[in-house]
Amino acid sequence: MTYRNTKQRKDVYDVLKGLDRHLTADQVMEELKKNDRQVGLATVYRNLHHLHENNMIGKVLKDGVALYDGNPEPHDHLHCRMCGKIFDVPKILNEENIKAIEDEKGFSVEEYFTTFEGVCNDCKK
Amino acid sequence: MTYRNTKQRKDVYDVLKGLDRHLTADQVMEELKKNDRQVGLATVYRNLHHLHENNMIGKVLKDGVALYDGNPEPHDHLHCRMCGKIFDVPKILNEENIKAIEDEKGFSVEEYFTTFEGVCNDCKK
DNA sequence: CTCCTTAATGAGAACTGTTATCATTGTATC
DNA sequence: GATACAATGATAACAGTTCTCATTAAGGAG
Repeated sequence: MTYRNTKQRKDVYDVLKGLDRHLTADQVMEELKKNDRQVGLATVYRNLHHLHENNMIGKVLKDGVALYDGNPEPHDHLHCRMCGKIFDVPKILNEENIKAIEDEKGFSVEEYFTTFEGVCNDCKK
Repeated sequence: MTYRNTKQRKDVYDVLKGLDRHLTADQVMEELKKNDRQVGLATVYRNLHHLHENNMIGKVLKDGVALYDGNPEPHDHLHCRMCGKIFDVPKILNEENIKAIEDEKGFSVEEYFTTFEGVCNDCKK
């Protein structure tokens, strides 16, 4: 037995699974309070870390601040500079792109991330 | 007249131009001391920000920490998880890739960044 | 069901990287 | 050389995150 399924961990996980957004640790705290779940800040951080480590949730860094989402599948991100929202998009690079880098540089790629910065459709209106 | 060419700014700039590495603000400080240049920490931060803002130097975020390099041209990064080094590589995505995203999502791309995480050639030996 | 080990928690202190404050300095223009 | 104000240095403040440590409670063993 290694991990324990605590109600706090489940509460944190449920928040992310229940929302289709990218949340900071603070925003997860807010949601927990909104749902009358009492979880300490350190515990929220610990569980976000734990869940991400175990591929249960996704994580992005925006300006050095961690954002978590309920989708652990690899995907790219569009970041709107007007409204700050982050949109998920399918990975744009494929196996061949990666193989090219690996062959050319002798670098073993384990993961790769692409982020697009710009203005989303809504904000252009 | 808007900006002034101070010796501190030049010192910070020269450090980055003189080294082919990605440095944190602290590492820039170290280099300055090594070269007997006296520049305050806040000034280092201000100048790194200023130089980047004016496209004089490049900037990457690694785990939320800013790294600066002397090359302001857009390029992608390989990050070795063994030695921590960051290697520059040419942008892998091209105009067509970007246009596809823009057309499909109605998102105007201003900048885009790709980072490859893995193990570099040296560390595999 | 009770006992026991230890993973996990809560509260707050500590830490890290960065930015803000503010009096002082020095660069560039007149 | 006088002047204006951008830039500096020292330090306080800040934000996000991690650490500490005493306490709690999962969940496996008996």
